Amino acid sequence: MKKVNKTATREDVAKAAGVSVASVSRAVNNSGYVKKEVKEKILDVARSLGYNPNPIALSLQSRKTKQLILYQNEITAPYNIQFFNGATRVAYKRGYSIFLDIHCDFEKIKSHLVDGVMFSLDVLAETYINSVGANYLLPVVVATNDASLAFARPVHNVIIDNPKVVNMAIDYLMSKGHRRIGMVIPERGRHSAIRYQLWKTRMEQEAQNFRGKMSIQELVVRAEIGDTDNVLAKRVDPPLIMQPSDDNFANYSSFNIGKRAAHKYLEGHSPATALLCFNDDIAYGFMSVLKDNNVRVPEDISIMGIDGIYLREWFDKKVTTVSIEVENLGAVAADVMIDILEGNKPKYMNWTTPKLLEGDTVRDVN
Amino acid sequence: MKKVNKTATREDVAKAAGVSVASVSRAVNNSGYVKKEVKEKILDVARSLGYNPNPIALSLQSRKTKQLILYQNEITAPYNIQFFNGATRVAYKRGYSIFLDIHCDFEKIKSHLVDGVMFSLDVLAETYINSVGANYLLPVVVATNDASLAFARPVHNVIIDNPKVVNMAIDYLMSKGHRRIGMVIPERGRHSAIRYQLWKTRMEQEAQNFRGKMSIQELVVRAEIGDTDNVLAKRVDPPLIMQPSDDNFANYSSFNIGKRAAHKYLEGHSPATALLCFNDDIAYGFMSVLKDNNVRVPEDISIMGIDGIYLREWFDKKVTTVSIEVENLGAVAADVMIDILEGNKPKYMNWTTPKLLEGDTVRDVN
DNA sequence: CTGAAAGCGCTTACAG
DNA sequence: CTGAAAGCGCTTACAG
Repeated sequence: MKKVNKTATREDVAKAAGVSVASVSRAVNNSGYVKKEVKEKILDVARSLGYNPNPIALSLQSRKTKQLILYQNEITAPYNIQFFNGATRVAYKRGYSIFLDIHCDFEKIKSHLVDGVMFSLDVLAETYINSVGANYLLPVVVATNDASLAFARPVHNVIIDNPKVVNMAIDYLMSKGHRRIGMVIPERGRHSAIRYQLWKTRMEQEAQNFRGKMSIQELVVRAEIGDTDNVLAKRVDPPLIMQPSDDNFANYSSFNIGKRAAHKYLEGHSPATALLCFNDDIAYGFMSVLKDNNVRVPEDISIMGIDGIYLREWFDKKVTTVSIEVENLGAVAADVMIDILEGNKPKYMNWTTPKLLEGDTVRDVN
Repeated sequence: MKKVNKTATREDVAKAAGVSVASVSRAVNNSGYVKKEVKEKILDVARSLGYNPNPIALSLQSRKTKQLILYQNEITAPYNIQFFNGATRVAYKRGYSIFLDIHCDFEKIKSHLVDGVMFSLDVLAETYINSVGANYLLPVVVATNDASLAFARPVHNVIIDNPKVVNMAIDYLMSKGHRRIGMVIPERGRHSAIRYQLWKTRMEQEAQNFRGKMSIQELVVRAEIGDTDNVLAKRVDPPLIMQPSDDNFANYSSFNIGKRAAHKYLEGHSPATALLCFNDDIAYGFMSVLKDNNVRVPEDISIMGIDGIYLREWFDKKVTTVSIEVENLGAVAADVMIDILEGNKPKYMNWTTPKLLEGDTVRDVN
């Protein structure tokens, strides 16, 4: 009667049931001893008062929130969506929830009610670990493109096996008879550099095998775009409604990087018969410009992507790609995170396996 | 020294600085009085101990978490992505974070550390309010398609002005000379029924105006698909990797509804010269099947969508659509939510305004 | 300007 | 089987 508009607490229940708060706890949690009839009485009273245990008080007591945060820098990127999807579903099954944070204002981590921090992109994790994360010691799990990346403090990794990814793509293209296999990459950006290097090494080697003389550089298509490593600094307060005409959107969505790369490609005279794109988004941006310019895929040029985004199914042409099974990546990351939190010591390095997905964008030139 | 691996508390700081915990509070919060030198000393000590106020304890004290939850049933739907994007950005600016929950296991709300509950879809909100939400009294904000929907308890709404949306689409098509304007809708589903009714009413009226005799039913294309109102019950534990071949994905993504509708359309002999699709996703699914069957858009049939999804920019053809500015919808919802929480009484009914976006899918038949 | 004390809502040894 | 008490980490009147 007194606290009519406040939610009932364990004390209200205790008074109404004529017992101590300790007994209410035991009854509600089904723990310890409490006489059967008393327990039922307590639960009845609790129900009639609409009693719900206060989750914040529980968290203060248990020192855990069962909540995690996932930092991602771009909500519309299919990779990010799928990563979150996989992670959140595993988390859900294990009793956790995940915040998706697209602002990456890392200082705010200190006020978030979470038990752990996840990243779907290693450069973000690095920025975090080198700033707040250096002293704020929540466990960290990161999906990384670079198994050799050393963070300032030990961090659990889920590793995209890029050597396998890139070679799988090239093997496939070669099996279809391609030899002059180019690569489409953003102008800069460290994580694209990894795939680029792998491609380059392999191409140099193939040049020897086939005793041809390929100019590696001729085979590269670089999108002219600013430093993608540093997207954070530049994405301050983008406009609310996403329009590709907005600089922030245009510059940093991979799709638009692909479009820019295509213009570059059309201006030049690439000797490639097939192009491996840094990811599927870029492949689709690239192909959309080719189409506007009456260049046919795969008749005139074969295209491959990397990632295996779910949007492949939405387009008229399914891009041939190496799937890194992004949902699985997120799922493993969540599993590792929760294992850490629950005291099962997971490995620091967790490798995932890519998988070739055929599509409509590679021509057999054998 | 003692608690070397535990994070420092206000008590550790107090001891190390030789003051009381109350003074530490005052220093850290910059509130109340504390002598300048003492304050500096305290802050120094706090810094050297790596002290961070425990956010859970703060929440227990303040009775707020500054965290919200947004329930959505499908993470890959562009509408949901954009809604979240708008909402989370407003929330961020106002100091809040948002959980994106795609499981909609509403019972779990009781263990979530949140101050309020948001929905981007009214049917979900209704399910919630009729179950846990009936007694668990966190404030609720819902984006609704139906301004007349009455919830079991008062709930704040952000309203999609569907009468305006549908008539704006039809006005546009008529301005391009179309008279036999059909509609593509899922077989069932209450929120598609709203747009369908509005379309029907208008078409009946136009039939009189033009003294023609249109058979309304001939103009409807219905996707044969189960009850989309009840997606929750059926989406138990879908497979991790999204494959359109999976039933769960295939049945409930609007894109696939559009594909099914197209097959229906191709089997029949629709007299329509233009089709208004329930949403853009359906429009794209529809068009993808038309393309496979060599039906040209807009030469053979004009297509319009509703929503204004960001993916319009990714496709070769931009669908002509009525944008409901989904990011804005989310932004308004978050603003209303936070207004409630901060004691500024927002309105219960908040209308948003649609906007026509021209594209490549409507032919001028004048 | 400063500290002791009560309180936020819960849990869990401890004593009975 | 049950209750009084201390504690989780913080805040804020209240008294000095």
